[in-house]
Amino acid sequence: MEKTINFIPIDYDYFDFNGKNYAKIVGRMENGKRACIIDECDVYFWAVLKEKVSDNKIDETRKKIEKIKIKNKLRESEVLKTEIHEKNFLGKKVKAIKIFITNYKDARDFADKITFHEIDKRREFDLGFITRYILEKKLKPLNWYEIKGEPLIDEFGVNNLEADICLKVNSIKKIDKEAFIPRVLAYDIETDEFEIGKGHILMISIVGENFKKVLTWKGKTKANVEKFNDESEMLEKFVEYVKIYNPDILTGYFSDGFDLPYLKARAEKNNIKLALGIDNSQPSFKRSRMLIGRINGIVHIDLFRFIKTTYSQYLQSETLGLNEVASELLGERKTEWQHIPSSKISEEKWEEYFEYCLNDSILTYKLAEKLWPDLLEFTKIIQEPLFDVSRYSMSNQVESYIIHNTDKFDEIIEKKPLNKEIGERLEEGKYEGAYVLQPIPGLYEGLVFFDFTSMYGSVIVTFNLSKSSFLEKKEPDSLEVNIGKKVFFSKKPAFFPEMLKEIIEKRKKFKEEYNKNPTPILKARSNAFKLLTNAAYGYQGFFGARYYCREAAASTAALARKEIKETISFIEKNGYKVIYADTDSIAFLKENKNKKEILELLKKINSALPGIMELDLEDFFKRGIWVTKRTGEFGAKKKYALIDEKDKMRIRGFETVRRDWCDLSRETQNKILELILKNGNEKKSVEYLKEVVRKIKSRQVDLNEIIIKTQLKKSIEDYKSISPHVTIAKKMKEKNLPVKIGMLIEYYIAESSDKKALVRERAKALDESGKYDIDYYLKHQILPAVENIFEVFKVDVNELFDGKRQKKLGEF
DNA sequence: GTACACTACATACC
DNA sequence: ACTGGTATGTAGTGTAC
Repeated sequence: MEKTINFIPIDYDYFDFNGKNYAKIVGRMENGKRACIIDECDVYFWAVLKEKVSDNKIDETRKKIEKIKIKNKLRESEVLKTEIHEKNFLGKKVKAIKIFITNYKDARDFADKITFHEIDKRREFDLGFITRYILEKKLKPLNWYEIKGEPLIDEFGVNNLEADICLKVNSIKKIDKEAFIPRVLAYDIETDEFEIGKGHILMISIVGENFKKVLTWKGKTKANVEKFNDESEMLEKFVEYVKIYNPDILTGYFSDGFDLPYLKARAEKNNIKLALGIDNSQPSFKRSRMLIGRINGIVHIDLFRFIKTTYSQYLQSETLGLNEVASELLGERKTEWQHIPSSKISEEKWEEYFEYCLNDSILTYKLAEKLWPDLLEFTKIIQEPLFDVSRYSMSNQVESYIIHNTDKFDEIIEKKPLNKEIGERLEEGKYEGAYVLQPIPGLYEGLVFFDFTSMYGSVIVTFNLSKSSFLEKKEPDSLEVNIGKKVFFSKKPAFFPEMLKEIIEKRKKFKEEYNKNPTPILKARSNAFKLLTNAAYGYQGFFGARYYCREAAASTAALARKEIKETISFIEKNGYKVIYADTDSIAFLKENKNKKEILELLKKINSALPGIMELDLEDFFKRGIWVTKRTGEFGAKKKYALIDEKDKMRIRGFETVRRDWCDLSRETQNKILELILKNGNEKKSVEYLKEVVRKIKSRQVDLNEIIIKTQLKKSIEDYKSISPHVTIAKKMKEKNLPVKIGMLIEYYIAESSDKKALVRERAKALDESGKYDIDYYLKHQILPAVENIFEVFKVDVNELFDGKRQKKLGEF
C-alpha cells in the first residue's frame, strides 16, 4: 500500500543489493519523526564520440559497448543499455553515447575498456553514487519533498533501523515548507592521555536542547553529573543517551580527529559496541588527509573542520581553538582548567573538571546553533549532503556547485585529473599574479580607498576566461591575453563564467535582501555566494580541479593587473596622488576635494570599466602611515596603518597583527601607531617607547608579555632548519607532553652565559626558569617593530637601545 | 671571526 | 596536495675574506 510523507533528507548513504546500487536516505517528517527512504537511480557515464563518425560506426560501437561485462570478486556488472545524445562538452557540441550500467563502482573499469577508435573521451565515470543520485532524482539535501512509496518491513535489512517509517520510493515532488530546525547534540570527552585510545576516557559531556549531562566514573555524583563504576558502563550510557535524544546531528569540536576515534578505540578496548548508528552500527572512519568519522543515519559534524575550511576567513581569531572561536562568535570563553594527571586530581577539583568538560559541549552546541544558517545554506547551495559540505575544502565546494549546475548547460562533466596530470600541472610552475604598488614611506593626511568588487570574479565573467573558452590557437574575434606568451579565449559565453555571473548576481541580490531584512539565513546565503565568487579564481588555478585552466587563471591575474594600473593612471590624471595599491584596492590623497567630487570621480571610472567590473568606495581615512622595509630604503608593501574619521584604526601587515611576535612588541607597536595616527606626529610615542625600554631594562616585564608563539607546521623530524620553536617542540616531546602538528609552540628567550649562543639555545619553554634576555627583547623584538616607524619622522631610536647601558644594568 | 648571501620557515595581504 | 600569487622578516647555515 503506497504511503505519502513529507520528508526532508538529511543523511545520505548507499548500499549494494543484488549487484545494484541503492540510495538510503534518512531524514525527518513534519511531525519530527524519523523516516528512511530507499531509492534507486540510473547509473551511467558517457563515451564522447569523435567528430564525423558515421551512424553505422556509431551503431557498431554501441553494440561492442553493450557486450562489455566486468567480473570481479564481488559481483558481475553489465551494460544495461546505451543511448545517443547531443551534449555540450567544454564549449563544443558533441555526440556522446550514454552508457547505463548496473553498478556505479565499476564505471571506471567499464570506461577503461572502452578504447575503441571512434571514442574520443570517457566522462562522468568518476562521480560518487550519492552525487549521481542527487543529480538524477533531484532530491536535494535539506529541502522538503513529498515522497510516495511502499512501506518496507524487512527488505534490505531495514527492520534493524531506528526509523519510524521506511519507504521504497515511487515518486518525489518538491514542496515548499518553512525552515527546518535540526535536533543537535554536542559532545566532548576528557582523557588522561592525548594519543588516541592510549589512556582512559575520564568523562563525556553531552549537551542538547534542555539536555545537559556529564558522564564519568571519577569524582562524585552531583547535579548533571552521573557516575558509573567504570569506563565501560559510562560508554554504554553515552550510546543510550544518544539514542534517547535521537539527534539529526552529533557535533564536536575537533571530534573527527579526537573525540569520536577515541570513543571507538576505548569501546574496542572495553569490548563493547559503540552502536551510535540508527542501524546500530559503530562509527566508521575514513582516512584521507585527515580522519573523518561517520555515523550511520546521524550527521556527525566536526565544527572545527567546517570553520577551518570555509568559515575561518571571516574570523579574526589567531588560532581556531574552541576558546578563541567561541569568544569571537559567542562572546564566551572556555572554563579555566589546568591539565594535570588524573591521579593528582582532588575530590573538589573533579567538580571543576566536570564543569570544564560540560562547558566545552555547551560552547560547541551554541556554535552549532550559530553556524547552522551557514551549514544549511551551504548545503542547499552546493547540493551535496551536509556531512560532506561541512568538511569540503573551498575547491571542493566550488567543484560540487559546478557539478550540480551543469545540467542547465547540458554539459558533460569533466573528469578529475589523474596523478600524472596533477604532476604535469604542478610542473608548469607559478604564473604572474597581482600588482602591488610600491609606496613611498611617510605619514599621509586624508586618504580615500577604492576597491574593485569581487575583482577576479568579475574579470573572469567580463572576459569569459575558462577552460571551455580557452582556444588552442588564435581565432577571429577572440580575446588575446599576454601571460608571458599569447593566449586566446573565445567570446562565445562559456558555462563557467556564465555560472559565475549567476553566482555574483545572486550574491548581489541576497546582500540587498539582507540589508533590507537582516536575518542570519540571508546573511549566510549572501556569504556563501560571496565565498564561492572569491574561490572561483583560485579554483581555475588549482592543480586538482576538474576545470583547471592555468591560462585562464594567469589571464585573470594579467587582466586584473591591467585594469588596476589603468585605473591608477586615470585617478592620477584627474589630479590625485595615488599612495598605494594592492591587487584590487587603491589608496590616494583626498587633498582638498569633498566627498561629492570623489564620488563623481568614481562614477567616471565606473562608466569606462569593461563588462561587469565595478569600482567601489571603500572608505575615507583621516591619516595613514607607510614605512620602509627593514632591508633597503624602499617603501614596504602590504604594511600600513590607517585611522578613519571615527578614530578607528586599520592595521595591515605590521608586527602588531602577526601572532609570531610577543605581546610586548605587538602592544608597543600598536600603541605607537595609535599615538602617531591620532596626534599626527611622533612626539608622544617617543616618550611611550622610552618607558617600554626602561621597563625591559629594569626587568619589570611579565613573562606572558614576552612569550613568542610559533606554529609547528610539520612533524619535528621533517624540519631541515632547526629554529627555536622546533627546539622547544623537541624538548616537549622528550618530556612526554603532547606535540601535534598545527599547535602553537610557546617559548621565551632567556639570558645565557655564552654570548654567542644561538637563539634556539637560549629559547626556553614557559615552565623553565630563567631570566629573560634583555638584549634580545630590545634588539630583536622591540627595535624591529618600531625602528621603521620612527624613521618616517627621521628619529633614530637606536640610541635608546644602546647595548652598553643594558650591560651595565646587568652587572649590578 | 665576521660579513654576507642564501635557504628554510612562518605569517601576513588581497 | 586538496583555492591562487605577492610580500616581509627572522633564524640558521655555509662560505668568502
